[in-house]
Amino acid sequence: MRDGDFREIRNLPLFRDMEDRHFAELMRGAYYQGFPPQVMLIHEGSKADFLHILTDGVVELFAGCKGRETTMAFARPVTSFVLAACIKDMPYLMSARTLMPSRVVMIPSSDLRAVFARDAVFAQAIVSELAVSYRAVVRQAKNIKLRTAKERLAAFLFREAHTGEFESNFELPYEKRLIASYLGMTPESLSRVLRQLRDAGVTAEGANITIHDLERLRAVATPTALMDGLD
Amino acid sequence: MRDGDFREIRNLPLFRDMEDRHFAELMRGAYYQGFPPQVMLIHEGSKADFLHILTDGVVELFAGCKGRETTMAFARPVTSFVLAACIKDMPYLMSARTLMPSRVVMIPSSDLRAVFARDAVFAQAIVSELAVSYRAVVRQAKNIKLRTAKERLAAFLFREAHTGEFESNFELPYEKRLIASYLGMTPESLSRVLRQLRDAGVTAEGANITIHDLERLRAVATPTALMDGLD
DNA sequence: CGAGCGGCTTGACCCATGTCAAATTCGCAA
DNA sequence: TTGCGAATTTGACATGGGTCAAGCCGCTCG
Repeated sequence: MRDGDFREIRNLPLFRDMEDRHFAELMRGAYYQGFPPQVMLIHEGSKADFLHILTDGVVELFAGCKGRETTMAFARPVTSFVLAACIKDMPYLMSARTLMPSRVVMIPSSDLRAVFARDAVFAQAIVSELAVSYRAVVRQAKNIKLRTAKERLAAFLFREAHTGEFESNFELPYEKRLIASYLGMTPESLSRVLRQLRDAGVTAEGANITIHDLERLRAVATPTALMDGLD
Repeated sequence: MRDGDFREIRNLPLFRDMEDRHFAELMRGAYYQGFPPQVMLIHEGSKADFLHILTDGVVELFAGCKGRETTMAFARPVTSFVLAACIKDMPYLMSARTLMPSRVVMIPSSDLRAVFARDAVFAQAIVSELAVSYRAVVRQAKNIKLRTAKERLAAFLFREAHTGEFESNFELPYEKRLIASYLGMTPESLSRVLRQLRDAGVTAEGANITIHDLERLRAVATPTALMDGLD
């Protein structure tokens, strides 16, 4: 593992405050690997052997059942994922695959649990991480149950436009078919709903989105901190 | 607070292993109250002032937006709820109301955070609790996104029948309209879908459900550990 | 530069669910 | 037991969104 990566990970909220020797212990057993796109990193249902930390690229978290498949979340650097499964030593609930060339640190979950049991500060950081993840999933569940497809897309675009400062013009960060799946609709529906949003002041040219009238979009999306807040 | 309740709470996984004086500290500031049915305990969006622990009764966790409303979960004794919000000191994401006469221990979240910061064992218990909650919500999100209304109901009945030993005859634990909302459908749909399940070997008389052919129900629900598992 | 493979869009159609309204049943209190 | 209000069921109907199929666009790779 290169030194720069090391520091980047060390600075994650999850690891920032833990003891040096404990961090070293985690890194000692860790693997650091690069992957091309479309590589399965995790199969849902398998034992949670590794905590994954994405340092570069993009990873899709998804789940399937009886031929159907839906994307549950996207992971962007620098983030850990599948923490809950690792801590509880239970099977992964979601699968993961790279969407772009990606680099991933893989920490054996047995090491994770061992250090977690001894390092109180680390345990606190894990609490924080889990609480945030929990709230994110609750928000997503609320989204799906309370909003229509049109509202979900509008809210999604509203959020994307507010990455950092508000940008009225931006590129969709993922393929539309994946965004559609994430938002709980088909690609065809996404296409049609996006079209409908024209009279909410949104135009799309390929992956390029322009928001001409933020207030009209807001009126459709009615974003709320409780469903869209970033915490 | 009576002694019996004290012990009951003390035996929760969340508190079982923490230090006596820390537990005492939590209980010192706690309120213990009984409520009639239909009382709002928590309004989503408000500050997370108290960790709630249900010792008797039933509580509905629900969320609303623009006139719509959906039930997110049911809490049964003995359980804590809204832990994530309390730990992160962020607004509640869900509202809560009693469905039956209920008794609730309310621990000021500031006390919770104070003890959490000092008691490593408590922090570990919180991790465990959060991880389990997280996985529960993920499972629910998968349910809603991957299954049809009919499958969701079938899986729900399948799970209810497996509370403890398998029971082919049991009572629905909540009003149908709430189950419908929990499963992401209208009461009318629930009624019709339940009717459809007759040829999967399920009959209903009021709240009383009888499963005549478990295998046929299983075929409709296709329950999986990853979506229905209890962990 | 051209072929071919995805991904995206569009149209036509359909189906699962939602909506609205009217019985009907249930739970409970007088 | 009776009677009321709420919950549930049922029917008729509407519609959001899915499905299927065709065409288009924009890549990449030979």
